[in-house]
Amino acid sequence: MAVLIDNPIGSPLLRLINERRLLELIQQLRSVSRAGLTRASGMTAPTVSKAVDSLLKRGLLEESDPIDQALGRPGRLVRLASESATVLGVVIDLGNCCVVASGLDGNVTEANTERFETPDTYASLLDNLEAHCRRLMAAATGTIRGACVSVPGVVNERLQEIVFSPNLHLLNSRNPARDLEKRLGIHCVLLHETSTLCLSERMYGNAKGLRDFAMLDVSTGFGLGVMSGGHLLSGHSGMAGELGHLTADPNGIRCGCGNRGCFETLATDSALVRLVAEQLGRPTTLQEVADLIRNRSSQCEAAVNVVSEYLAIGIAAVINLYNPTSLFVHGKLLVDSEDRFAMVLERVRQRTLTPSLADCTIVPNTSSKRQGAIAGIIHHLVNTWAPSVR
Amino acid sequence: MAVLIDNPIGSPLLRLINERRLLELIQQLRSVSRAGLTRASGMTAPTVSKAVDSLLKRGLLEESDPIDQALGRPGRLVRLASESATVLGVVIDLGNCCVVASGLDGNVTEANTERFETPDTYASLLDNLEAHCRRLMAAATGTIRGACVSVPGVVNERLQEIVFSPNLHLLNSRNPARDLEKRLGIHCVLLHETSTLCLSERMYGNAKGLRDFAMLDVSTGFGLGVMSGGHLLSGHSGMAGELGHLTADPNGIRCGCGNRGCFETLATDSALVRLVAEQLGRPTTLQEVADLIRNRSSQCEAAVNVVSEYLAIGIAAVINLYNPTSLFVHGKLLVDSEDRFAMVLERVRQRTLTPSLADCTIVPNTSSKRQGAIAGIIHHLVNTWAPSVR
DNA sequence: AGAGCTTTGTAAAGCTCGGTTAGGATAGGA
DNA sequence: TCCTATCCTAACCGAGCTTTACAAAGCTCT
Repeated sequence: MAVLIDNPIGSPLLRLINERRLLELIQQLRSVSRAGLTRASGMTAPTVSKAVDSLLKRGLLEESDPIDQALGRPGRLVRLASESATVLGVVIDLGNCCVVASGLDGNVTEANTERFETPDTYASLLDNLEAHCRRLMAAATGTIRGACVSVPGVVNERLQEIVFSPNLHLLNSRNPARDLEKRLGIHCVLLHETSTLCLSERMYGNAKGLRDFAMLDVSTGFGLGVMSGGHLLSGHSGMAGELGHLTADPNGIRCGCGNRGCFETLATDSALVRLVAEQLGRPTTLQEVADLIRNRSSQCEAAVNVVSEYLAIGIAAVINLYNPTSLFVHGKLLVDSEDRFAMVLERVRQRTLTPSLADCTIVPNTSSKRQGAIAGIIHHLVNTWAPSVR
Repeated sequence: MAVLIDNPIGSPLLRLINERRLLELIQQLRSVSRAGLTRASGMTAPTVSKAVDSLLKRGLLEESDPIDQALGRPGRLVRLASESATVLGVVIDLGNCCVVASGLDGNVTEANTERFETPDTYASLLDNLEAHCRRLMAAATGTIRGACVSVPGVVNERLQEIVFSPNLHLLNSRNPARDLEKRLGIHCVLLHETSTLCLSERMYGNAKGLRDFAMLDVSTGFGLGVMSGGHLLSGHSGMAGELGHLTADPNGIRCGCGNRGCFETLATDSALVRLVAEQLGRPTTLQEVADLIRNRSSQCEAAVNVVSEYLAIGIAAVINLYNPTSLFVHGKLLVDSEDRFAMVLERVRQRTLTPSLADCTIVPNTSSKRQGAIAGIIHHLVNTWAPSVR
């Protein structure tokens, strides 16, 4: 009868919970005085004061310039540590990888970003990542608190392992976070790229304060990240949201996962390129297809219709399945142009339960994976440090 | 910049959190002494003692018979209040409705159940529900703490409204929980039946302690309830999990929701009956189809294959989408018989990502909706009373 | 320059809660 | 009767939040 619970709850935990709440508030308010936090959090002034002191001592906050004009005594502003603490974001992707360093404020700049071409072997990838990370770590002003590795494919976040990555085979069964952790001696966490994009959108983007939203990437693969009830939907192993390998056409072509007719083979930019290539009878490129579509070539009309239909079904599925308040869709061919996306949305309207659709605003969107990786490590640090109450 | 938070956190909240944890433990351990709770919870003995006293005073617990044989002083057992508190469960369903009264222990018996045929009009339904509820309330030994109404269809749990119910049209746009609340003067909450089944399975069934599992009902409709991270997956309006109206065949027949080729029209017992009827060229019944299948009649082989295929796709979808550790499937024709279900599972194996499937055990299952409704109200009471830490 | 106003931040006392310690209560067995 | 094992709680302590009170810091007006 072992129903043991891990963390007995005492007063110290209460403090942690409150400090975490303050951290999350400061994340939203950027730079704020103790008095401002008092108003925003509903806690009392002394509580806030002591908690802020504690957070300052822990190096999670910094004093910032008290440029404040108003009546009364000017407040001493605090912000998330941007100089005294540093986190790394690692993005492994098709074609290019990048590594970025930032403070806890998540301020990502080109100056703090290093890019390189994705190598052919995993060993070489690791070497590159290590080298670039070390350079950024050497240049960092603050202590390194950890890194997040953002990858495409199917990711087992519980085991911290990439199950398989149809477009980036060198990642199959690999564990870059643990490998980097060994090499660099800092905490590393592996997250699916759509998970990181969700976190980023919630911390820094258009999903601030939203508790239920989703992020759909239909460029090369068909990736989905879902934030539900203010928490990342993970399932038992962090593989929840694998819509890409759901059967859309039982008789469709074979997918990299072994199944037939997966959304990934029917509703992405890559799928559209493949269909147009079949129509043309020769290989083609995303750029060429984009041009053909822009010129309203009849050679791709059928393909556009097919992919639009399946994309609409996919979007409808997300809305019906997760009932989000916002859905961010990230893609090129069918999402970038306003009228083509409107066409897709028209089909979505026919495929979605009205009430779920009424809840939901669909936004074409491109957020940065760099920013996502940073959001990922910050989320991980906060989450493992203190629980939240719900 | 109003980022106000509802409940400031102080010492009283800490107490609530701990009392809630104890409540949930007692729910699992049925009848347990303070010392047993101390061991199971990790809290200290005095803390447990004080919390139990508080719960006793609030009427959420009762002393129970100290039948305990062991070394040392026998403990004084406590259990969830079964005599001093009463909750009602209301199940509205196709054909029959029932109302059941129970203590907080969730002990559902035939003696405390009242059944009646589902009337033709909503007004008559309400009258019936009110009458039966009043009878049970009059007979109840404890104070009434609330009721949960369990319904099929698409339910907006945020607005507490049934959006539409394809098989029970009299519920469309209705709000039986609020209506009953007005008539009976007790707290009522409306939940989708699969939500209640999830809760029931977690509290009393085979999902005790599981944090990620799902409940799929493929009898008349195609209903899904998901428990993710220990919380019911709700989305913004509690409509998450609406797999039933997801497009499985873009050219399929029209569904009650207006869309074409929904799972609900392809992967349920009702769908199988419809297909067999088409094959026979005349109307038929579930019973007749069951007999035909048992006799391995060739007249339904094709239909069984089609529905099995779509059911497999649906099950695969649930596993890929929510990555549960267990999936409970509730149905008649394809689930009840071991070999037919094995056939479906074989197809699921071909449709599911291996790692997600490896995480998941699929269990054919029939849990009681009565028990679900009781679980629903108890969950609601606990949940609105005290938060949990995560 | 100084009084007055306004807002900020914190020190001190008090309350609540969980933890610690210690001791009484209740059973069976020697 | 005494001992052992276990259960339960009273009394006190420390952590953390709240209330109260007050000092600090800037602005405006005289």
